[in-house]
Amino acid sequence: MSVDEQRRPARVKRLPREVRERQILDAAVRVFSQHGYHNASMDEISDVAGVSKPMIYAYLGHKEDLFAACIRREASLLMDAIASGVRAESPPDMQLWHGLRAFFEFVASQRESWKVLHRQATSQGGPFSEELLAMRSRAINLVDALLVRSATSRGLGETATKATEALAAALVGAGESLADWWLDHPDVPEKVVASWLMNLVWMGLGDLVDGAVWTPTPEAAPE
Amino acid sequence: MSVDEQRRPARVKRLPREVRERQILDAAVRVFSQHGYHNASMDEISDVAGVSKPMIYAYLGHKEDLFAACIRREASLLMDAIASGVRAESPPDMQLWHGLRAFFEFVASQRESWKVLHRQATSQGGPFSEELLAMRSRAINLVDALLVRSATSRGLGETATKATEALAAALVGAGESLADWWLDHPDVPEKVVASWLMNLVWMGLGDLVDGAVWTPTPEAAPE
DNA sequence: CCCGTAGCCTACTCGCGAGTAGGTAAAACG
DNA sequence: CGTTTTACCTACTCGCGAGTAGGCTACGGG
Repeated sequence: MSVDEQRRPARVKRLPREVRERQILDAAVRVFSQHGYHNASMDEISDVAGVSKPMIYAYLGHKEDLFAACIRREASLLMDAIASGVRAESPPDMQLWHGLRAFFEFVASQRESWKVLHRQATSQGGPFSEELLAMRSRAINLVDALLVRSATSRGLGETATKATEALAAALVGAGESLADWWLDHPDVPEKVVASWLMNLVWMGLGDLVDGAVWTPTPEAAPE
Repeated sequence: MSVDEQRRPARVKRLPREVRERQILDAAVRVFSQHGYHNASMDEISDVAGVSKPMIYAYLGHKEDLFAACIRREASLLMDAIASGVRAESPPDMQLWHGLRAFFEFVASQRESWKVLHRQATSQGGPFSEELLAMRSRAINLVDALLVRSATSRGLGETATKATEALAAALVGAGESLADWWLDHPDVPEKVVASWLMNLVWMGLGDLVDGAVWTPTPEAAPE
């Protein structure tokens, strides 16, 4: 084989635009998750994607647009994963349990995705922080609605909106923090981590230090 | 008064180095909290501090060093505030309660400080993320030790280290997330927000949706 | 087979901001 | 009062990386 043929071709094989966009997004998620928005370079994303920078600009726009597209895609995947895990007709503790399970399963299998979504969660300004806030608001609203339904179905007057919203924000924060902790302790099984969080937020520490434990109620379909 | 005298003097009044350092740090905390590390400029910090850039470089070092110094100072203030609120001889629920109170009081009174500490919590690399991680680890260890003491004082075998450490991480995350929520809802009294978090993590949602509520035990010194 | 379209590239510009060269001068000391 | 020390400044350099000018060519359709 001649020297010329041994080199990477000067041009890559042509692909339909949507296929190439997906490849670029895959590369961008990887680089943004490793380095964060500011420290990631368009040159590096280009290298990882295997296309030139003008291609990226033509298809996905400027760096901010590219990052927003990443957030949008990964947030959608996460919300889909959670929504597919929860059944509306289950008791509230089991709904929360399944939501947490789906969340931690997503974190385990989509670590880069999670890093992009969460690492930039408190980043300053720009369209991507709005995307992240929107995603987080959806998560908080999901939990808020669950708490309100739980409280009203037990015959209690509707709890103040702010209280359940605040509790939902705290719960989402606990989940995020525990997910980060878990990435540093991957030896702990996913179900165990989800169970710890469930026990904390459902049972509470008061009951936990007394030795009481929450466990999932058996369901018809074994897991 | 002539035009020249109306202008800001070309040189500011000389001050001892330590006084000037404090002024520079105050300015830096403000600018970093508003814009984040990358979007904050040394020019803007210089403007806010009222000294030239060479002064900042001479006293605090490069941008990263300056930011690390900010984190170190604000983290120390936060940990001092929490440590001063907690009494080791109190029952564990009251220790946690006082720690949360001190934390939210700090957030309320030092909003810029909190933003610098928390906004950059997931930033990529560099000395400042190590400072933040160290601070966060101290907070997690504080809660972890409380949980371990609680469990062992109730006659239970020492809970697995990982479980309490994971729960502590979740609790710290819940506190951070709730603090951010509260900055957007400043009309809610500090004591109420602390009480909501206390109820979530001590009582648990299971008891809360049943209408049970945790309240602080009365103490000798009224608050 | 030729032409047009869309996928794709290299080499380069330009603006931004961290950081510094080269100096001034206020204040303290002898 | 002169000298020294330390606080302080303006004007500037330089590197980096986002983004683009100007073009090539693979492939499909007529």
